[in-house]
Parts: sequence; C-alpha cells; structure tokens
Amino acid sequence: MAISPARTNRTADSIVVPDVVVERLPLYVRVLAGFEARGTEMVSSEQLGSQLDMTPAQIRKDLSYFGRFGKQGRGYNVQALALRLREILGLDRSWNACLVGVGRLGRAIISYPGFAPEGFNIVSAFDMNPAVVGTMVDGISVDAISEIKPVVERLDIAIGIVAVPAAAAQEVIDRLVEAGVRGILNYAPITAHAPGNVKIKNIDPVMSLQSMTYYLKT
Amino acid sequence: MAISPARTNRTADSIVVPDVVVERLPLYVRVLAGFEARGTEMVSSEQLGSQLDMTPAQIRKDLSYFGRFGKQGRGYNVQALALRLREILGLDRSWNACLVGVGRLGRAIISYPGFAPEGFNIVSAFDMNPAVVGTMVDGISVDAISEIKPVVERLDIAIGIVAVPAAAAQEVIDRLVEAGVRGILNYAPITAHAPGNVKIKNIDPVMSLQSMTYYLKT
DNA sequence: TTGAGCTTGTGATATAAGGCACACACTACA
DNA sequence: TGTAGTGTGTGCCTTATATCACAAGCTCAA
Repeated sequence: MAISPARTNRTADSIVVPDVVVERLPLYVRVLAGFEARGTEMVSSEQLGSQLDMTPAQIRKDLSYFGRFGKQGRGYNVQALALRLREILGLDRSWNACLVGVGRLGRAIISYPGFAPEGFNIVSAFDMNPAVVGTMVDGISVDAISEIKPVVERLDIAIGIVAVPAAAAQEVIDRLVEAGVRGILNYAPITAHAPGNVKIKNIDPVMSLQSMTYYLKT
Repeated sequence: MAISPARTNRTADSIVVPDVVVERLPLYVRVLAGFEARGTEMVSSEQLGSQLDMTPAQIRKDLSYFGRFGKQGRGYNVQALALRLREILGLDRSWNACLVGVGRLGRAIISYPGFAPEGFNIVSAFDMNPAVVGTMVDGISVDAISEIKPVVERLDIAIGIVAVPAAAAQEVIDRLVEAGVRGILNYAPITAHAPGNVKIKNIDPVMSLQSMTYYLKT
C-alpha cells in the first residue's frame, strides 16, 4: 500500500529480489560452469531447466529480476551470463572467513578443499580449549575466542563459520556479530539468533535426515 | 479437479502434508527436547514460536496437519508432543545408513558424533580407491563400490550418504538407488537425479556461502 | 457454579511463488 | 528482402504458503 498503482514491474531499480530466487542463483552459476567447461557458447532456458529439473519459465523469470541477459531465438551466452551472475552474487572477489571451533568438525571444515576454489578463504580459527589454542591446523593458527574481535577487524573477515557444540553456539555467534562479521555459516544444531543485518545460513545434516525419514517409513 | 467440492479439511486421513511443513517438524522436536531437558511440562505455541522466530499461528497450523495435540488454555504437553512428533517423523526407531566416499569429507562424516544419538547409524562404507578398500575407518570396514547392492540388502540400509567428487556422484546415486536405498543425503555439488520414490536431500555449504554473499556485498 | 483469563484449532483472507502462453525479437537461409 | 524457426521477457492466472482473528474449550479461583 502507498505505492503508486499500476506497477509495471520493469526490471529495474530497487524491486526486492525474493530470497528463494537468490538461493537458486548459485545453481545457475554451477551448471553454467559445466557448459562453459564443455565449450558450449549459448544455452537456452530449456537446456538449463532440464539439467536442473526446473521449468524454463522459472529460470527466465529468476534471471529477469536482474536484467535481460538473453537473446530471442538464441538463448543466453554461457560465459557472459556466468560472469554476470557471479558479479550479482558477489563472487567476483574473494571472501575471508574465520572458523570457530576446532574440533573434529572444525578440522574437517578447515581442510575441506571446496571453499578456496570458489573464493572463500578460511584465514583464521578460534577455539576455547587451551590445549588447541596456539597450535596450527592445516596452516592456520588457532587463537583464543577472546581474540575474535581484533582478528576479524585486522584480517577483514566478513564471514564466521560456527562449528562448536550447540550449548556454546549462540554465545559464539554473538561474539562474531559484535566483532563485525556480516554472515554466519552455522553448523551447530540450534536456532541461531542475530540482528537483521547479519545473514545466517544453517548446515544441519541431522535435521535433513530427520525430515527425510518422514518419507521413508513405509 | 475430480475431488468432491466443499472440501472441509478435517485434520485427517490422506490430506497431503506440504514438504515445508515436514521440514519444520524436526525443529519442533529439537526445541521440545530443550524444554523437556529443563523439566517444563507444558508449552504454548507462543513460547515455541518465540524460540524459533516464527508465528504461533504457523506452529499451530503445522501441528494441526497431524492431529490435535494441544489443550485450550494450557498449551501442549512437552513430552507427549515430542513423542508424537518423533513417531510421525519415523524417529521412534533407528535407521541404518551407508557412506560412499571415504575421503576427507567421508571420514569426517563417519566420525561425526551427531548422527548416532538421533538414531542414524552408519553401518557400512564404500570407496573406489583400492588402497582404502579393505581397511577399517572408525570401526567400519570399507568395501568396494561393487559390493553396494549385497551389503545394502544384507544390512537393511535405507539411507545412502554420498561424499564422492562431483564427477562420480550421479553414478554412485544410481547404484544406491538400484541397491534399494530409499533416501540419499548428498554432499556432492551436483543436481542429483533419482526416481520419485527416492528422497534426496542436499548438503552444500559452498552454495550456502554463494547465496550469502549476495547480501554481504555492501 | 460461575466467570475471567488463556490458548487452541481452523475457516477466511492475504501474500508469495510458480507456470502458462504469447507478442516480440533475433537468426538463418533462400 | 522475405519468411520460417526459435526462444526470450513478462502480463496474467494458478497454486502454495503464511497470517489473521475468533469461537470454543480448558483452568482456576472465588
């Protein structure tokens, strides 16, 4: 209400993009990378859709939130679209992240080779356990939790990855937020709270399994 | 179409429960466990909602898909509701799972201590690499991929966990499906395909980060 | 017993997301 | 230059999801 009527939704300006749409963009980037690797020059929404199990219309509509990237009769230029989507997502740069919680899970995250190629660098790690603080894990030195704020500021860390036990997680998140982190990737099984300007994403395999079983019990 | 008109949606029978709702149930189970641990006997949808950052109405409506568990003026009995939800989700039993891909990620999954307490047991592991096949990892013996079918049958495995490189993932999924697995937890960064009767859940931290950055770039 | 105070369960309504279908633009080839 | 073929962008409609708001049920205390 209070907006001028007869809204023609010209692709433009400050029309808010739904979260669901943003969450699909990385999917597009990924399949486009596949086409790129195979040397394909143009793709249609039809082709993208069949790869992704979604309707061509949805892909076209999603893209239309950000501009007009296609050519009638031809489709989309693979390279150009991939490039543009990466820009839109902020993937045309690299991002520094820190890890809190250097237990089994934390170590696995540090040594996971999938982050760096996509521009996500874990540049620092923290833990409560005095036995771990001061050691090196996979080339990264582990600091005390109390060091979060200065380190986050010094290394320009925008993302905090939380891999501590559930009981400690909210406290850690609060510290990360206070330190100036703007996004949090939370592996702890809790409903995390943070101010609206901090984006939280949860990774929770157990919860995935727990909803999956609903469909498995005969 | 073809359904009798004037559908009064009495909570009952075979009204299909939306996926979104099923995916929220584990959340409810989790907070209820929290209240249970603290010895609380009754909770209102209001209280649940404030813990979970959702409206009380949504919680009540979600629950109403499965029955009438609350008492007016009192709320829900914590224990009873938790129990009932676990039954609904099929969490009142344990589930056998197998892991395919015993690399760094796979090992982390095997040794992740969060599955067993929730009734998910990884009882078997597979890998392509002949150097790994035949070894033991965290008490679980690693078999060759070709053994998937007999082992899945013998050990009554309902869930396959996929932790192989993207290039091999679809092939592995096909084998798991053929072996009779009914759900797949996929850690590989691909759009996985499986028949409709097989439930796929994806765990993809990189994709989470890639959509997160959309909100971070100033 | 009655009545005040809560809180559920759920129709009705509002909002959000998805899909259809077609005018229009571009290409290629004669 | 014309025309057949193809595939985008998007208005409009459908379906799905979320919220509102209230009658009805339960509790407790007088």
